[in-house]
Amino acid sequence: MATHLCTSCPLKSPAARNLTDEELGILEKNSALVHFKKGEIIFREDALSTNVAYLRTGIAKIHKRGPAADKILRVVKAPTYLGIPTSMGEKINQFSATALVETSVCFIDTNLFRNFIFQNGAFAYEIIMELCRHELNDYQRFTSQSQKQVPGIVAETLLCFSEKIFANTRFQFPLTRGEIGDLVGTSRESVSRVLTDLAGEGIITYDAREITILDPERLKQISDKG
Amino acid sequence: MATHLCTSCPLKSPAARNLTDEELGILEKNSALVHFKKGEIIFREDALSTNVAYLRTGIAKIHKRGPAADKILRVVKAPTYLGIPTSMGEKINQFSATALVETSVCFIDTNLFRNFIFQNGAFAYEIIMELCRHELNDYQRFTSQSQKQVPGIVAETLLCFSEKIFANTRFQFPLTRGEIGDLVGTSRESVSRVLTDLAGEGIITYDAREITILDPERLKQISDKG
DNA sequence: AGCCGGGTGTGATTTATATCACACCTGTTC
DNA sequence: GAACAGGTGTGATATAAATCACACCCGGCT
Repeated sequence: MATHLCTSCPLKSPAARNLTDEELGILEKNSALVHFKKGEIIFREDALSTNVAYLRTGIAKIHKRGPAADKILRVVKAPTYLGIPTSMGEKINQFSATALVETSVCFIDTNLFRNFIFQNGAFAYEIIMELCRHELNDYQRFTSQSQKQVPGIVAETLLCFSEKIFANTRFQFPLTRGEIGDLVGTSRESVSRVLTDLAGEGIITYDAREITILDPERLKQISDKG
Repeated sequence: MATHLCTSCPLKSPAARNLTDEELGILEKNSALVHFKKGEIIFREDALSTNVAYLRTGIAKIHKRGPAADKILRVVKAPTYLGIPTSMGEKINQFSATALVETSVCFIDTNLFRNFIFQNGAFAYEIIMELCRHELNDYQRFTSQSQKQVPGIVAETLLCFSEKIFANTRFQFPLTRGEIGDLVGTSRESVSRVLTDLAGEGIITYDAREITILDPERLKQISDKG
């Protein structure tokens, strides 16, 4: 277990900021800070879950085996919890999490995490708020995904990464074309085609993973129109 | 406001069972029990939310306007909370809830609900567990939906209603063909065709809304195969 | 160097499903 | 009882996107 100090950690979760010094001391003794390289699995579907994972730095994907391929359920950036439903709800993990870039994660004993919820209302409240935000985001995305056609969803996804994750019109896209397909529910080839079309229209430019959004307005139009 | 007694209510939520008599007394004064007929809206997307809704009896759909049509996000049966994310997370509702059968709902003041989370760890814990269960269910469904083709998802949906909601192989389906389409992300006509095909193969029979599953095994096969 | 695997772009073809069009049936309303 | 609205089944057609097929590029490896 890496030596680490929860008490003075500047990257505490909003929930953990509500813990008392005593509670933070206990947390420190019952958690582990682990680093992951790009592509490494943080926790795996079907494995026994004994910890809640807190993504302290970096970006990760949450994904699940589907009948045909992997489905990417969410792409998240720190700070966020990764596995509350999978750790609290079931004995075995219902989905996997994989680092998309260099990442650091705190693993917290599930029983301790549960104790904090019972003991500390402000902690519990923050956890609930995070779960609620995720649900609203998911519903938004899944509604779009089931009704828009491919150019629309890809446009929405590009905008979402640009705005929510990178806060920049130029960024290193952390997913391959195939993974974008797994995320939005389409094929690798279709993603490729949409991207070249968008570049052809002068709405974006890209060089492999490096994407620049030139015309956010028109990208938004394509996203809205479906 | 209907006269009602939370303290002695036999249909309290698992979370509310953890409230003290004093808390239940406060709940009683700050909540309202309302009955809805089939088709009536329980709360509406874009409206200001000031209450958390608890579905006490009945079945409801949770749905959201999409770019093309309504998307049905979940169909739930009592007992369950309906609008935690939409009430807690945002000032205005991000989705609607509509009664699918005769239904009774308790509306609880959001501030009071928040206080209970802060005050009562066991209450908060149950709320978290409910949110987690929903997330796992949703992920399962959305994974299937984005990878299976229409016969597969319809089969999965029939099985799900039969097992999870009605616990019976014969039941009154609470959705129209068009709504099934909105739920699984397909068109009214495609749902119709799948249903007649399934009936043709002797896997189900139906008369309008009344559905009987004759061969759950083969239905499961179709669901799994996609 | 040569080879490999993983990721990519793009044309040709196929296919599932949406869409359009229509008929029918039911309960409700005037 | 006629007219109507909402829900339904089903054929014909159109179409978006999957699939198949190939060539390309790049970084690591022996």
